[in-house]
This record gives sequence, C-alpha cells and structure tokens, in this order.
Amino acid sequence: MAGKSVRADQVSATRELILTAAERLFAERGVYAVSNRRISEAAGQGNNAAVGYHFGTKADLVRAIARKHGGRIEQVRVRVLDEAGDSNDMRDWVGCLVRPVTEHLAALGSPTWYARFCAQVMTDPALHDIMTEESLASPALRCIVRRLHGSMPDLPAEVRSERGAMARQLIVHTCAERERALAESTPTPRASWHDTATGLVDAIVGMWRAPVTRRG
Amino acid sequence: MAGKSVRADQVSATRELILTAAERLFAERGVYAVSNRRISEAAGQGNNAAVGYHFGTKADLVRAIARKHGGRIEQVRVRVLDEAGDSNDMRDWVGCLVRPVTEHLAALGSPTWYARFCAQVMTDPALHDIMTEESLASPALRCIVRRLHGSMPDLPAEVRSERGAMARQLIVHTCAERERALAESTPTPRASWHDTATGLVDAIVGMWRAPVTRRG
DNA sequence: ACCTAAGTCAAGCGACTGATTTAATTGCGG
DNA sequence: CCGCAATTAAATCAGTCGCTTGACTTAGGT
Repeated sequence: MAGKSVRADQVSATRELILTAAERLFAERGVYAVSNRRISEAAGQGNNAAVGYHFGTKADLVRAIARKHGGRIEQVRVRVLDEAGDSNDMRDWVGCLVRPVTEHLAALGSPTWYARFCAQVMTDPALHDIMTEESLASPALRCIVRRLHGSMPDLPAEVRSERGAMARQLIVHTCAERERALAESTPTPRASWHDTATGLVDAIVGMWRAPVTRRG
Repeated sequence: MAGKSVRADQVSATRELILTAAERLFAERGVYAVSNRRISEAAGQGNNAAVGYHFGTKADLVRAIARKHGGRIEQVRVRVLDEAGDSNDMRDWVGCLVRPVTEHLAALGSPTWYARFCAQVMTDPALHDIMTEESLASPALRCIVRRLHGSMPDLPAEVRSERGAMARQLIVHTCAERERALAESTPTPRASWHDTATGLVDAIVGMWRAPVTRRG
C-alpha cells in the first residue's frame, strides 16, 4: 500500500503534515485568521510557500481537508447504510445521517478539530459552496436521504427541505460545540461522541415527527 | 428626540453609516475578508481610519453591531414576553424565543445581513464569546428561558442544556440560511419571516418534546 | 555515471493591513 | 466674534500577506 517510490512517500507525508496543521490552526484561530505562511511553518516546512506549492489557494486547501475527511466518513456511511438494511423506521435513517459523523470524530481520538473547521466553512460566504459540493459528492449520503424521505411520505415537500436543512445545521454545529467544549475543558451535556449521537438522533427524530402548523 | 447638537448628530450618523456598511460587507464577504479600510470607504468616509477612530479594533466593531441589533431585539422580546402572559404551553415560550429574531429581521426590510453576520460570529473562535456576552446581557431572554424550562419540569438537566443549545443553533443558522437564499434569489422553503418562525417553532417544539433514549 | 524532472528552500516583490501622526475643517461655549 | 476641542482628511509607518523567482537537493531513467 506504501507509495511506489521513496520520493512519493516524502511528498504525501509533507502534504499530510500540512493538512493536519492547517486543520488544527483553522479550528483554533479561524480560517481567515491563519495565513499560509503560519501553516507552512507549523507543518515544519522551512519553505513559507509550501502550502501554495502543494495546494494552491486557501480555498483549495480547505477543499483538500474536507475531501480527506469526506472519504473516511463515506466509508462509515456505506457501513451503516448496509446495517440499516431495508428498515422502515425513520429513526434508523436519522441514525445513518448522524452516526457517520460522530463515529468519525470518535475515531480521530482526542483532541479533534474537524467539526469546528466544518462549522466555520459552512458559514463562510466564500467557502460555503466548497463544503456543499464535497458533501453532495457522497452517493451513500444521497441514498440515505432518499430512504429517510421515503420513511415519511406524507410530509409536504417544503417542510421536508426545511427540516432537512435544520437537521444538517444541527449535526454540524452540535458536534462543533461539543468539540469546542472539549478543547476548552468545559462541561459537555454528553460524555461521549456515541451519546452525543443518541441525543442528536432523539432531537432530530422529534423534529421530523413534529406536526406541521397550517398557515393562517 | 434628535441629538442635542448638530455635531453630535453628524457623529452618530457617521457611526451608523460605518455600522451598516460593516454589517453588509461582513455578511457578504466574510468578517475577516473585509478590512477596516474597505469599511471606511464603503461608508463614504474619505478617512481610511474612520473605523479605528470610532470603534477601535474589529472585535469592538463586531460588538457594536451586535449591540445595536440586540437592543432592538430586546424591545420585541419584552413585548412578546408580555403577550405570553403566564401561559403554561411550551409552544408559547418557544415562540418567545424565535419570534423576536424573525420579527426583527422582517422589520429591517429587504435585504438583510444580520443573520449571516450572527452565524459567522457565532462560529468564529475569536468572536464567539463576544456574541455570547451580548446575548446573555438580555434580561428578557433569561426570563423566557426560565419560563420555557418551567414548562417541562421533568426533563433531565443535561438534556435541557443540550436541546437549549440545539434550539439556539437552529434559530441562528436557519435564519442565516434563509437570508442567504434571499440574497441569492434562491427558492426558500417559506415565503416570509413569519412563516419561517412558524416552521422553526414547530421543529423546536417537536425537538423538545422528543422522548429521551435512556443510555445503554 | 550523467541528465532530467520533481520537490524543497530562501529571498524578495508589490500590495495590503492596522495603527499612528499631522493638517484641515467645523460646530460649540465663552 | 474668537479660541477650543472634536471630527474628518490625508499621509505615513512597520509589519504581514500571497505569490514569484531562482538556486539547491535528490530520486529515477538511460
């Protein structure tokens, strides 16, 4: 599985170093508060232009970070998708939405930075589209959403998209807030990522099941 | 009601000009992508240091914007708080949480920038605390939260705080997403801010009422 | 063994940043 | 009516930014 040449290994190691350093600095200081120079030196590269050389612009770097994690999350998605089988219980499909994220964060060990990174990128006007593209590139996710919608066929389309957006916001920002609390050693409502997922699923299922007030 | 002197009016007008220009640029381009210089010239001030003169650092400017809107929102809060009276229906208190925000955005006319501004500030590690402080400074909000908690006395404390945080995230980012869609002329799930509030209240009430899965 | 191509490094470019300083403008109180 | 103090304007500062350049190092092919 190792690279076919010593040189290629060196390169991918450098890229990985830059990627993780950038992710950490972005999460802790803010994406736009960190320059490519700082990232390069934090990654141990004497070259202050290493980021530009390997990735190009900052938007490209953000995309590379998102894609790296996106790949790992996608693997978990296909697994939970398989586990869910052909269930008709909405709760199972909400779990398929939530657990890939929380399990990925749990697998990263402690501390993590990705959730805070995602939250920032999702709210930044210049980077928002990047994250959206990378997320929509997941076939498993689209399948899960389809099955989720199938489990409540009589919900109006506008409410479906409205609550779908809410569920997305909830997952991203709840994870980011927990990650922030962990980083600051502040008390968290839940003891583990697994429990956090349970709380999220409870809340999102309740949200989806909520009766719709007729306009008037 | 006007200022007591011509000069004082001039000054507060300049401050207001800077405030609105900054809010707009922050929402459209990102808080850290906009320099104080750009804000000054967008506000029609030949002085490229006008922002620094009137407000100080960028964090101070952010706080000033948050405080300006916070004051208006607080007025709506005390009104809806009065309207809710001594209701025991949780839905009324969730409405007290949601409507001040949506009604304020509706009152601002179109387009608005404050919701996107808030979403960014809330997710930025360096600015997050500022927004939190400004929000917690609202006595009406604290009262509403107390009444809301009182309407579901048998909910465990951890779940209470967990879902409280979720409701916060939901309100901020749902409004920001709608505002973004309006700015880009993208279809929105709801036709008005009033309907958006209805959808938010439906969802949040459903979330609060959701049964809590026992850990296991 | 030598050459090519790719990766790394150090230096420097112009542009821009926040902050400070100086000068001109202007309403206000005496 | 005039000096004062506050505000705006303009110029300037040192520092950092992204980006480009050219030299150096080294793996892989011939």
